Amino acid sequence: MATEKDNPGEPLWARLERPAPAPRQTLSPQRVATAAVKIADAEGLDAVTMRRLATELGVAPMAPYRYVSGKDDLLELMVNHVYDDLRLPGNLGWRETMRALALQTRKLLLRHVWLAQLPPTAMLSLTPNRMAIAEKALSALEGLGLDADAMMSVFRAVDAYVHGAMTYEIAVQNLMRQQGWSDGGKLRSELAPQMIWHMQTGRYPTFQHYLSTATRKDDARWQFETGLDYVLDGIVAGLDI
Amino acid sequence: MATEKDNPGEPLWARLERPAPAPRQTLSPQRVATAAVKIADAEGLDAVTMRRLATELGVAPMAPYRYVSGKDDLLELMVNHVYDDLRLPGNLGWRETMRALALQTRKLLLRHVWLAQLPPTAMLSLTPNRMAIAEKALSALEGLGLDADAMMSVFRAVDAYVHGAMTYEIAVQNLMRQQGWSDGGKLRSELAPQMIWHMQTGRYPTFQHYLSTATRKDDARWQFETGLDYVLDGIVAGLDI
DNA sequence: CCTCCGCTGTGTACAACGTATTGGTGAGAT
DNA sequence: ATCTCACCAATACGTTGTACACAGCGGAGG
Repeated sequence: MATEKDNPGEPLWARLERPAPAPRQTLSPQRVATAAVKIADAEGLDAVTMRRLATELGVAPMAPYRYVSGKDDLLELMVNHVYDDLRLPGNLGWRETMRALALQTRKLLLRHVWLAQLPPTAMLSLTPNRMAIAEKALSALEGLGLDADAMMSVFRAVDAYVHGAMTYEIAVQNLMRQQGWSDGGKLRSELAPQMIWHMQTGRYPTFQHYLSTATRKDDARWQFETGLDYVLDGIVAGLDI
Repeated sequence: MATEKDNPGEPLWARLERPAPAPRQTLSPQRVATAAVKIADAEGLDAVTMRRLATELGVAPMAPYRYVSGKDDLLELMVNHVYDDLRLPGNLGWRETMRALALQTRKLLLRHVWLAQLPPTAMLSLTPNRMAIAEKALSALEGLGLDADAMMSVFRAVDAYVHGAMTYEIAVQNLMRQQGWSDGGKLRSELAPQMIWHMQTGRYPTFQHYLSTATRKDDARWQFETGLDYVLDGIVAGLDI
């Protein structure tokens, strides 16, 4: 009866780090994670149900609980799993490293849009792969004469911008996909009954002016990089580096 | 089942046993919204279930559906309701307006921490009060010689940073509260078994250095404003305004 | 060889959720 | 006085996360 359940405080990762208990099992954290990610990628996060996951793995509904203590654990495992694909190039200056961090994160979130729908606890859980990325990014900020607080402020500013921007970008993308529109122009002109209605009230002249004269409304990448450059330029200006 | 009304000899007591006659028009979108917000503020977003809401309103479980078409609608209603408290001062320069937008949003999210846990669709839904804020913020960017795309890029950069930063800040705060620690120092030194474990691996020297030498780890406001200044400075630098 | 033990996956069960549906009741229009 | 319909009640269904007890089987000790 001395299972890991007796030590609830022990983090998931501690368990995973210990040598694999038995090479004979049909299930493994790896298999659980890949199956869950596959479901989420294909059908969205809502489709990731413990039962659905078990079905995907060809086991009984309760079987995955041997490897994850609950759904929260599962989400953390999924996050860690996909962040394994995010690799930061080394040997770059701090700015290029931060830029790469941002662009790579964007790519990852676009490949796994469900990452932007996670409950915040799972979103910023301290999984090994995420820790490794943070470590690498922080270390690129050493040797610039910054104190620890300043270094972290840089990392966090970039990270905050990226997540905020991607939450928005992905929400718009989801909205479009869910409505069956693939093209952004149609989105703006025909989509949101919401938006139409708001505009008809005539209460938002500046907004309306934007809608009718802007030319990069659909260039998500330009929008992302423009904002990112603001952040990076501001770091240069604020810290004189 | 025939009602008691069909039985003329029904004693008074029988009728009194039944739930109070209930005056008509007990519900309204306003009452629904305030009740839901009250629950979320007091017990977190998870406590906001349709049944709980109905109980709070003293009404049958399905009653609120007369005013909101489902739970998504309810969340939108809640968002709009609390954003009514966010007022942007007019007659300020663009930078002070953006700054006020950020600080006021932070205050709002700290007062209603569940705002940071909303599913993204509800988070950026186009509710009237949110539209009004966007309109006001955008109009503060007019007359600077910016085209529509640039104006929107400024607004979105600030907004993205704010939401990303607050997601993080609130997640940390939730973590602390949920563990019963009120003080940040304890948090870092004793909290997350996760963090402890990660540090014990010795794989994150830069991170560890931060933890041991930083002095503003608990100064959430400083962190927020520092990052915000990066963004604003970067806008100045990037757009030359 | 047999026997026991502990890890692994199974089966069943339950409470809580969102919400479809149907029914009764009273306020205002006719 | 009657009709009508907005309002709320009552009940029920399907799905979810997960607690709990049990079965099969591989390797250690005799």
